[in-house]
Amino acid sequence: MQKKSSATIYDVAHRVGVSLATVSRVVNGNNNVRESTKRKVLDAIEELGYHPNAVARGLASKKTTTIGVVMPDVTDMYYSELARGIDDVANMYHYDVLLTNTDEDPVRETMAVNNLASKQVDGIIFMGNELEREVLNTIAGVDAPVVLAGSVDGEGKLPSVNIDYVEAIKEATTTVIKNGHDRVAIVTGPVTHAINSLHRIVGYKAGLEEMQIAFDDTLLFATHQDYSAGLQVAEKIVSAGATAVIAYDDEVAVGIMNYLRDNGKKVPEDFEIITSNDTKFTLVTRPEVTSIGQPKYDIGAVAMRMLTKLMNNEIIDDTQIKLPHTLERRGTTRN
Amino acid sequence: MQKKSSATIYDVAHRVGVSLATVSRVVNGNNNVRESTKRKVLDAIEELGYHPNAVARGLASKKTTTIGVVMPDVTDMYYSELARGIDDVANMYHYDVLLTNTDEDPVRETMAVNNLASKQVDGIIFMGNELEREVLNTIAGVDAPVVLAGSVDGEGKLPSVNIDYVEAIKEATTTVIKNGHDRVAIVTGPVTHAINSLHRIVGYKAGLEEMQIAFDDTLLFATHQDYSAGLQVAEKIVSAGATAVIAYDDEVAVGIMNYLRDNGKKVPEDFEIITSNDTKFTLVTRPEVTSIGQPKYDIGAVAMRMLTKLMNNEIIDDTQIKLPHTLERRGTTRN
DNA sequence: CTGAAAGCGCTAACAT
DNA sequence: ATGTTAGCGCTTTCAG
Repeated sequence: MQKKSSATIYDVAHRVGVSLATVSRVVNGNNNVRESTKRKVLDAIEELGYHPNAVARGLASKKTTTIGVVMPDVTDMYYSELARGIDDVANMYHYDVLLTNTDEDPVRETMAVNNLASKQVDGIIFMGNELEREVLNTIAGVDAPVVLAGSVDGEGKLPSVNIDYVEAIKEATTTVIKNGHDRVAIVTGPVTHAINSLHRIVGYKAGLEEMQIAFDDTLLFATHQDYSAGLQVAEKIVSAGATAVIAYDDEVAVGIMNYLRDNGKKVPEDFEIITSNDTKFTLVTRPEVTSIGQPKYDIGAVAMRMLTKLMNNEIIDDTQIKLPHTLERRGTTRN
Repeated sequence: MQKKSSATIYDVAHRVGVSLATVSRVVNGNNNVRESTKRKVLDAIEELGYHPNAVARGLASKKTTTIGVVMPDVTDMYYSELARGIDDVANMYHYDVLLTNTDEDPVRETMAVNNLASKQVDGIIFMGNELEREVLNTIAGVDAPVVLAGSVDGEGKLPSVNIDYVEAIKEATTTVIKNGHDRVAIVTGPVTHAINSLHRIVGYKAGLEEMQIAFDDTLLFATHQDYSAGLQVAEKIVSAGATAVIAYDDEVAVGIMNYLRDNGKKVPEDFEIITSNDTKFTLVTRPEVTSIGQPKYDIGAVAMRMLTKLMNNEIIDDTQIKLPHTLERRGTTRN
């Protein structure tokens, strides 16, 4: 299997006895080529094993057919499912995906965006809720459309695809209250993130208000986004006298549940739990975890679809898309 | 925030009154530039907001500082953890990652490899155990180094990073046999994949032989790689009279466990389970699942490190790397 | 230490 | 329907 330094467009043009332009035309499906010469060109391409050089093409056409995806962490189920939705529709439209993990570090986020820009990506999908001023600025300065997926910016200006977090959390909150709980805790990420302060906590308060329960900030908890964080925060939640919790992350929720059960509490009899992301984690435990249902794959897919339109300069009626959510009632709530 | 069509190297050269070559030198850290002119160039770059165009650079230098990663599915925990290891060391060496999901479809795998080649990636990390003749051929024909991560080809010729599957499965098998089981089932993927026929099943048989238990092919099962497959195969495993199982995938293992427990069997008292990938799924269930411990992140990281050497034409002593594995004894085995 | 010049492989007017 | 001609923005000898 020899690694032949591949043929160029010049080689095939030369072989057939036509110009570069003609070869370029058949390669790009331009119909202004006589059928017979098209055949000859195709044959030559076959024989020479010619494969167009996408880099050269990108330089000449100023389109790379590559998009960038910036995300917190591929190993996070929630984001990886969005990524899969993105990737599938990207391929559908013949885009490749340049992937970057940031761990939600603003420094790495800005570096990632700048780097993608220098690689001349045609567009960017951004995931992550840090979105500091600096990140927003560099996004604004990039000469390629950007859409947020499963993420919100404080100002709500960037094109984005999400669910209605306020409404979803409100429903979760009222659900456990209706099940008889009056001390329901909520655990989110840092309140410095818009998605927590401006959406989740707002929804939580709205739920309390609707059920006429007074807000108590000792029932507010902020954690990292992993299993051990759940294990750790659980004790504090219990100490605060809560008998139900709304969690923003499934690993955290499962951590809380396992802590409770390992410490003799019965779920859902003694304590109810609703989580937010409906990943596989919620199905694998016993009991299965009640969760807000998010169309994760679709959020990614719709975001990518929107990006294709933006890259194509199409007019878009609504750039702030909210996809429908559900409440998947399972074993960690009584109803 | 205006989308200024960015400055080129020509603009900064012109502004400073030097040649393109000089600007190129300072941008690329070539020391053959007088300190004073270097300063001037840097200032101009700053003022003009110049960012090198990586596409143009790629065309001229024939290096894109981009590698391709071909994987079955980002949402699969096992592979996404490898991907994270890959991405981290890729960034360390200033490579970007072009990611493609294949669902282990050979057609998509060959397309992915060809596509990456046309994008002129400097190297490729390939994950997935299908590796049909056709895929192998196109890999061989690509003008860029390729290394397998967490995957084996039948011939064992390609550079790769794995654990010793034979040994790992053998240990798992003898472990449950020592715990008193003489009918232990094994569930793998399709036997048409080398990793199953040439590694896992071989290890299983070696374990049986060591413990002087006769091989019984009614105890061999092949499934898809997901939770519901585990739920489904569990019944058959029980019918076959097995009292222990070695599973190749954590979701499958958890599916088996949940089926058993939902049907009144006690794990590990009545039935023992050992799984293979040690993903988060094994920690989240009750009981936690005993698993072969794989250094997943490291497999990805080491594969990527090896790829950097290959891309750099460095000599590599051993291209068939086997990283150490462990047995993480948890709640689904008695010992 | 710096510049000139020739591409890298392809696309995209503009002609014909 | 096909060819000519400029580049795209940068790297890289080769001179000096």
